[in-house]
Amino acid sequence: MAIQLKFSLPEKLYIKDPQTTKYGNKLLGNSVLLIDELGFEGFTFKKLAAKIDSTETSIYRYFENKHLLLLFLNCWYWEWLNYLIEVETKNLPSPQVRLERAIHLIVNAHHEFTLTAYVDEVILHKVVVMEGTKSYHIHSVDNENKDGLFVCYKELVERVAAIIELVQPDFEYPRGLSSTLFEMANHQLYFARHLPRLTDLKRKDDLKVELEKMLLIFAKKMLI
Amino acid sequence: MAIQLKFSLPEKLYIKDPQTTKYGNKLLGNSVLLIDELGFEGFTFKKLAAKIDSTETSIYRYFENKHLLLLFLNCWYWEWLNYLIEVETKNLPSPQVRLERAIHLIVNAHHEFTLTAYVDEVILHKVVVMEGTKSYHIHSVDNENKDGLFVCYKELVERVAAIIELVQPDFEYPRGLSSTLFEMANHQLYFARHLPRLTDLKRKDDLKVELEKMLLIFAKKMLI
DNA sequence: TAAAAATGATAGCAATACTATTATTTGGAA
DNA sequence: TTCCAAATAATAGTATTGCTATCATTTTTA
Repeated sequence: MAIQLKFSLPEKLYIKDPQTTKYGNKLLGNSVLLIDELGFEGFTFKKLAAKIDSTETSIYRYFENKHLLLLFLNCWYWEWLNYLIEVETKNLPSPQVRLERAIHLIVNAHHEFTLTAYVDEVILHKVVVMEGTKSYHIHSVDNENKDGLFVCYKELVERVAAIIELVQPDFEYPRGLSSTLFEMANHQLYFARHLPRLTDLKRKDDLKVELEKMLLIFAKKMLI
Repeated sequence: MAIQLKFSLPEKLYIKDPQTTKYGNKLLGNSVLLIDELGFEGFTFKKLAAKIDSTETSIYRYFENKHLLLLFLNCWYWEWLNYLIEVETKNLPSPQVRLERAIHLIVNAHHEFTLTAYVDEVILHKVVVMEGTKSYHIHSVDNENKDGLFVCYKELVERVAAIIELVQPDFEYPRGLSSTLFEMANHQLYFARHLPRLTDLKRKDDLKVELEKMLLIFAKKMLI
């Protein structure tokens, strides 16, 4: 039996925590599938309700609106990745190796680890790459930030920034490099898939290998 | 009398080119203001119509929907920046200096140059930073890409990639570095303004100076 | 086994994202 | 100058979205 991970996500993200109920699990799993299928703009609670044989009303008992659901999915992903980076880098010998491992996980975690029984992490990753930035590019950022809705991403970025600081204590931009690695991982992948002239990565089987190599080179050169 | 720039933007972006009419100019200028004020999600053609004392119907004669209007604004900004980088780097002595100038323009163009008489370029830049990624993170990317709607961004990225290749001909990731510089410029600025734990840049008067310095260091280190 | 909690069913409403039709204005060419 | 064509306005209408409210039913759990 697999371990079920339940994350403590910011309370204001949801009305009722979907991780705690069967219905909630179904809601989450299917929302990932449906957002992937329709795109976030085409996705509605009504369509999700139809997909899980339920009603809009019931979904509104979990989330105030679809934006917060998207942010929930992102936070979830960030928490999971943060947890993985923590346990997977803990006992590694040097900061350099830990950074390498972290970069490997940023690119590959969704293929190598399981989040839960009810969410397809490969598709969740697709959604994060495709729709992720929309979860924090919103008019109400400042208010939502006050409510702590972005701590998950901050902590994730800070975890890798901490490793970067160990690699090179006098480096001026540990957070900037860390957030850039996360953003690059998503954008370069997105570009390779959809707007290939914006990247040098080629869309083939080993795209992930190439991406990891690219991020590694960027990080290494920055920390020379 | 200032020179009025009119750009050739992809035809499928609009139904009728708003650059060619007085009404269109008013539409563009006010859409920038209103998107900045309400955020892209809160922005509607009805509200824009009210603001310019017109009707929804009239706006729909220029743009199929608000997504294409946002993309138009981005394309416009990209074309303008591309043009500026071209003329401003043309006669510079070395590739290094040209790259430095390009980075300076990515960060500062909107404060130093004028786009047109009817658009506030500082606010346009705010909109690009805040809402820009939404214009190419859409379910219909592949179709829109076929229609050539993203050429402006591609050409802009390629212009800087070409300079990068001159600086270091055997560098593996000219496009990747170029697109990353553009994306970083926006994201790090956005983070400094709204999610400061994600960056090392401090929110103060000389934020732009700091950002330029950061991008310069990144680029330099990559091309050692 | 009764109370409480969760979900479903139904209804409704204001706003959004359009389209269609018919006036009216306005800018240019004859 | 006037008349034509193009552009814009006015009005109306429709399906969908993004909710909220109420009440009935099912499921949990104490």
